[in-house]
Order: sequence, then structure tokens, then C-alpha cells
Amino acid sequence: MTGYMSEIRTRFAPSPTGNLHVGGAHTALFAWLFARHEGGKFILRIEDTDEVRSTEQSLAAIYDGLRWLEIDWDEGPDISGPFGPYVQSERLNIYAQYINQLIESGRAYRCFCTPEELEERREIMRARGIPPVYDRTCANLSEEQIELLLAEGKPYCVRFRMLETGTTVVNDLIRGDVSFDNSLLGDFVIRKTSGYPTYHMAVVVDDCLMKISHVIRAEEHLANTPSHVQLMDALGFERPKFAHLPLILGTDKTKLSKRHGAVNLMDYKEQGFLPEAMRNFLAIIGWSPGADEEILDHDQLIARFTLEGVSKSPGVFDLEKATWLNGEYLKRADAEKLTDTLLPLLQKEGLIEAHPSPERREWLVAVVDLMKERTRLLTDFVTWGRYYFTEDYPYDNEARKKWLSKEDTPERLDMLADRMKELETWDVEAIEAGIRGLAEELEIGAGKVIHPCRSAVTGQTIGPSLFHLLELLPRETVVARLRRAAELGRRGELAPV
RNA sequence: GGCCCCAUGGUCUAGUGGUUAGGACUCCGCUCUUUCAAGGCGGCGGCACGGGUUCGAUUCCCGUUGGGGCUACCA
Repeated sequence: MTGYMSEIRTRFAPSPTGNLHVGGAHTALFAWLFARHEGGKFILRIEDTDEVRSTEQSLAAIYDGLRWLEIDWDEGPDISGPFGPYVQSERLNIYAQYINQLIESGRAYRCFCTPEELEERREIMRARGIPPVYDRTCANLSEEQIELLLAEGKPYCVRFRMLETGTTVVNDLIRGDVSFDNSLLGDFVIRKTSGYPTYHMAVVVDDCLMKISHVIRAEEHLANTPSHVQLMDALGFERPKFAHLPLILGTDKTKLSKRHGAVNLMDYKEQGFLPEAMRNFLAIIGWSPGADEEILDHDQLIARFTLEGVSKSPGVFDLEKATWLNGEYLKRADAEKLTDTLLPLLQKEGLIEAHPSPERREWLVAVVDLMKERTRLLTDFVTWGRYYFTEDYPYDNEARKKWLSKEDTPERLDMLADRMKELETWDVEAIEAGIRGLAEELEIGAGKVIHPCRSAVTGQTIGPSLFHLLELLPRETVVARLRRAAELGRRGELAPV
């Protein structure tokens, strides 16, 4: 057992300003996997220091997304814990205390520059090629000057006084030592004019107060880390360990964002992804177990995950591969369980009643079992499996072209309908025997009966084993469909479109 | 522009101072079957470039190039 002080604690600290982004889910997953692998704690903390953009709705969306992926947390806004509250807007007095402490010790100072002035000066610095950091205009205001400005009621923010010389070295578990030249780092704002702390202030105070042992976050924060580290040092906090994860990129290799299509994690649920597949997929972007394996379930991911396996370079979100992986999960899925997740979708499409009877459900499980071999997304069941549920299914162009519009098809379909009617029993063996028997009598290949039949009954040229598929449909339905296609064919209504 | 990070096929990646550089997705063939968007088999395709170090570099160092991130009173 490790002692309390050396307990592994990681956190995911999203800001509730939108849905749970795929990138955020990736970060959360890695931090969670690390904690779980190490037998530590995973904390959820809400960083709502952006008073303007934070919403209650986003918070709910974050919960939904994490729960969907089965990422659970040990401490958080909804379950409390020894270091709460876990919502930053409820910790304002804590930050205020540290900010005041910093002002008193001289490591922070009031800045009366207006945003407009700052912007103007930044432009000039940029134009001259000088690092556009705060020029410290207010860094050395005298007590009198400050009193005066305060008396005037001039609005101000508070800035942290960074070290002016030397280097700040960030030891990153993934990238090694990264050094930054202090002279290039500016005094950043720790308290906004509104009185709210900035992210930089809150994140430092909370990570330290909440005893986060490993700050695992996306690489976009690496450049901010020297500032955080100096703040921690000034506050007398012990530095946590850092691990900056590679970013997820879009196919154009830039940071994944809205213009790359779906970036909201839950959009993938809508698209028909299974949470375990998405979790697996996210895990293997920027991480590898080292061996030639990539299909890993919940427990395997936890067992294999290490920071050493995390790569330094960013990875592209390849929807093609995600879809393939989802298909693998579908194949391996338990038909009963899969039926449960599919039911709402089928009901939404109006393909099945709200409360199927036990028999009906049993039938559905058989359909799902037959279909899951060749599906890649949950939505495939709806688009490719329509014919199991309704007579209102389309005849696709391949089926029309190759079989349904052929001259001898109607007659064969009618003969097959007769044959099907006469079968003693309605099961796979009888159906197969009936179909093959007809082909033999007609002295044609079995395919010449099978394909038209599939085309007529499913409207498609592809699908599961025909005999098994027919067995799952009522005999009358099959006969009716054969006759209907024969009739439509004769009337020339099944020509390719 | 400045600072920081990164660099193995189109994509995700394994890997080593000496390997036929391995796997997966995609793509393309072939094959099985009643079909393929299923299965099986096979194939195309890669160490960014230039210098070093070394008997030998994909691997170590430097540079270049390329890509990305940060440069907010957003997080």
C-alpha cells in the first residue's frame, strides 16, 4: 500500500462551455485510465471561471458523455469528497485568499491598463518583433499611485509577477525536461476585473489543494505550464507531476474542431457507435499497449495503460478506422445486450412497437444475431435491415438491375412462391431444400433462384444467409413479397432507376 | 513574428546502433459462399531532408524542412 501522501490522483477539469468534445473525452480517458491502472483516484472538477460562457446545460452534457464511455469519478461535484467543492465558482473565496496573499507579498500587483490599451501595445510589439507579453506598465506603481487610482474607482485586474531572469524547467513525464526562458514569459492575469480568478489561478490552486499527483492534460497546455509552475512555487505548493498528451487532429492535421465535422462525443452515439468501441478507439489514438493488439475492452485498457505507452506526436481522428472498430465490437456483441441498445433506435424509426412481447423480443434477438456479423454501425440495422420490420422497404438499384427487371424473374418468383407455400415446415432446412429443389427442376443453378428471391424479399443483393433470413420472416410475408415483386416486375416497374 | 512540442506507408502505430522495418485501418487482387458491406489468402505502400558520431545509422547529435500548439481579463 502506498501512503496517503503518495496516492495517485488525477483529474479531468473541463469547462462547461459546450458539449463534451472528442478531444476532452480523450484527455479524460487517459487521466482516468492512468488513475485506474495505478489504483488511484480520479477526480472530476468543473472549471467554470468563464462566467460568460459557462452553462448548466454543458455540465449535464459532460456528465452524459463521461458516463456513456463508462468513465467514473471518485470525487466530483455530484458526489463530493474531501477536497470539495469541485466546482470552481463555489471556491471563489479560496482563490481570493491566495490572490491577496500574493499581492501582499509583492508577487502579484494591480494592473489598471485597459484591454484597449493592452491590445494597442501588443500590436506594436508584434509589429516590432518583440514578444507580445505584458510590458509591466503597472508592475512598479507606487503605493500613492495605487491609492490614487483606487480612490478614483479605476477598474483593475491582478497580475502575477513572473521571474525576469533564468529559466523555468517543466519536467514532463511524456516529453522530458522542457525549458522556458523566463525573460520571454509575461506577467499574466490571475484575477479578472470582474473579481473572478482566471483559469491559470484556479487550476493551480485547485490542483495543489486537491492533491492532484499527476496533472494529465492536452499538449495545448504545455506552453502555459511554466507560468503555472512559477505560481505554484510562489504559493509554496509542491509541484505535481505533469504529462501533456498528444492532441487529436482532424484529417487536415489541425487541432480537431467543429469544421472537421462531429466533434461532440455524443454525436457519435447518434451515428451508431457503441461506447466501448469509441472508448477503445480514443484510447489507441496517442497510446499503444506496445504489442500488436488494439481491440481492448474496459478491463484490458486499464490493465495495459501506462504513460510510457503514450506517444509524443499528435494523431488524426480516422473515422474510417473508428467505424471498422465499431463493427468488430458489433460482431462480438452479445445479441441479447445488443438488442437492448438497438431497441430505442428501432422504436424511434417506428420499426418496432414500444413494448415488444417476449416472443417478439426473442425474434428480434435472432434478427440481431443474424445481422450483427456484417454491420459496422448501429444505424446499419435500420438502413440495411428495414425489410425485417416492414413491407415498406426499397428495391435498390443493384437488385433491380441484376434480377428484378430480368425477363424470367417474375415467373420464377411465382413458382418459388408456390413452392414456399407447399413446404411442410418453415425452417432453414425446408426452405433451403425447397429453393434448391426448384432450381434443380428448372435445371438452372441455385443462384438463379436464390438471387431473385433475395432481391424480391429484401430489396437488396447483399445480406445474411438467405435461408436463415427467410426463416425469420413469416411464410405468408415471404410468399406475398415474392408475388408482389413478380407482379411489379411484369408491369416493368422494377427497372433500374 | 517569438517561444514550445512533434516527425516510421494516406491514417493509427510497434520496433532496433546491424531486422526481409512488424501489426491495424483504407485501397487493390484472388478465394470461399447463395450475395458482400461477411470469412480466408495475398499485394501496393514507410523510417522527411542534409550534415555529423560510428565499422555500421530509421535508431544518437546538430541543422533544415514540414506540421502542430501557445502567444487573451477563454479554458
